[in-house]
Amino acid sequence: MSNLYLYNTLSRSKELFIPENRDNVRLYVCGPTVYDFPHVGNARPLIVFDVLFRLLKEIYGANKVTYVRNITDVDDKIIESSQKNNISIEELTTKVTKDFHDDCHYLNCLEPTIEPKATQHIKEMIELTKTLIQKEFAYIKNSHVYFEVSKFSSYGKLSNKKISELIAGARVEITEEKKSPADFVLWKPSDSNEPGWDSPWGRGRPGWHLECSAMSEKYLGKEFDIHAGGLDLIFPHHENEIAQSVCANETKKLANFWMHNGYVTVNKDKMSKSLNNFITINELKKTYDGQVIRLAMLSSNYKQPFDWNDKILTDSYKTLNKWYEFYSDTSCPLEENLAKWLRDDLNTPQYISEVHKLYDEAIKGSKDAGKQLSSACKLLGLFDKDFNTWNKNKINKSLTDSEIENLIKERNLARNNKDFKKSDEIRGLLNDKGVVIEDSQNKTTWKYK
RNA sequence: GGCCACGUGGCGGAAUGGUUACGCAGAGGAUUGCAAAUCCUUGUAUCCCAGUUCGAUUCUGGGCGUGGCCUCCA
Repeated sequence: MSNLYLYNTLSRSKELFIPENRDNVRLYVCGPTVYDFPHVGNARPLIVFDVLFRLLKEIYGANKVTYVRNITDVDDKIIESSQKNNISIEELTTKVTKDFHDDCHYLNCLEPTIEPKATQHIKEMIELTKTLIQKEFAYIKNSHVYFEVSKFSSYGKLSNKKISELIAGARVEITEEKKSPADFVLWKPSDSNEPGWDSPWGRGRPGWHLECSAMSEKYLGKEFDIHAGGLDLIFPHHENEIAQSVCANETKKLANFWMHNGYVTVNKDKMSKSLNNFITINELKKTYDGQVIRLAMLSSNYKQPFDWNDKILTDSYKTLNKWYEFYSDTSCPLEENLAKWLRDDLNTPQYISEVHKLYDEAIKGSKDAGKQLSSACKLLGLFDKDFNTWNKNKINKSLTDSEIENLIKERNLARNNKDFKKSDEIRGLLNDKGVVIEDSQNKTTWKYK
């Protein structure tokens, strides 16, 4: 009954998920290349696969899931960015990695089990390259090592591409050294001012795809359960990873399931650095609690495009504000008709709609529904702060609690004297400071907007 | 050109071979000094055409439209 179904890019269909080993469910997600501030588009896989991680832990047990998310800290974009900004590579990668971790924390993402850095696995990458050369899947040319795509008959299976068409497309970088334009680099030489490591092919650095193959193998083995990332990684990154790993290890596959999240768009354009339409995660911190971003992003299916706009944020904020009334420190097991939706390929929109229904019951007095609501939110990674923290962190407070309460007393005095002009003034003043007043029969309560 | 995804009310967004969730916004009412919050009631949608079917928004085919990938990208 508690089957988990996930959409698999390999088969382009929803499949029943069965881990190879229930005691160690293995998930690999491609992490960031640390060359620039993470933006909202980068937040989506973080949030989506964090929910997957939480769900897997819920199903198989908290200690039965290994979640690996790498940090790519050697890459041409990093070299470029360090030169452009005139700071050292180490300084840059350290800073951006810290920014990234801050953002993860802000978004209430659980830490992955292991977070390997590419620069600390150069040895493994060199070994992998050696193996590929030895098995004649790769060749050396002018200090470069290339993977020979035509040697791998399954190449293109994930992205549904034919090698012949790739070449015909002529959008592939033409290099004289390559036997075929479709071949990709495993190892490339470094100039003296570029980061490099000694290798049998001279001082150089790894190609991007190689990094993930080496690190996933080290921590998850030659074959594992789920490999995930953004839609844009399907080709060539994941395709190339499969080629490298499967050929080197002589296995049938790299991962059983390949999952890909859709883009975050702005006015239907993909949010990206090149279009200059991006919003960094950092700049949201001033305005919104991370939970708001989380709920907003989970309000649509992870595979669909998510169009970024203010309305969805204010809606999500209002919703959380309502739901927070039923925050509870303790959790209870979720009812099946709620939990089943997450197990249906992370159908968070439907799941969230069920939480709305729980709210309706809870507000009518059902204690049980309130507890379900709180637990349901926690499984999505919401409710990381208790009610008081949430209420007080909402906005920049210019009034202290006692000032607010004194103003309310003053206002109620005016109301009793039917001085409604004054009482409305006070209410307006409080409203301007972000404090909302609610009069009930014999008591006035307040909260931040 | 090849491949892929998508087209549901004012907006966002699920599901489903037969009654079209859920949220926001809107309308009417209760309550209130007026509000807010809450409660009750409520209108509005499945891109077009054909096929299969007793019945299609759902399945099949065609069309139109939007976006993506084919180069680095979450």
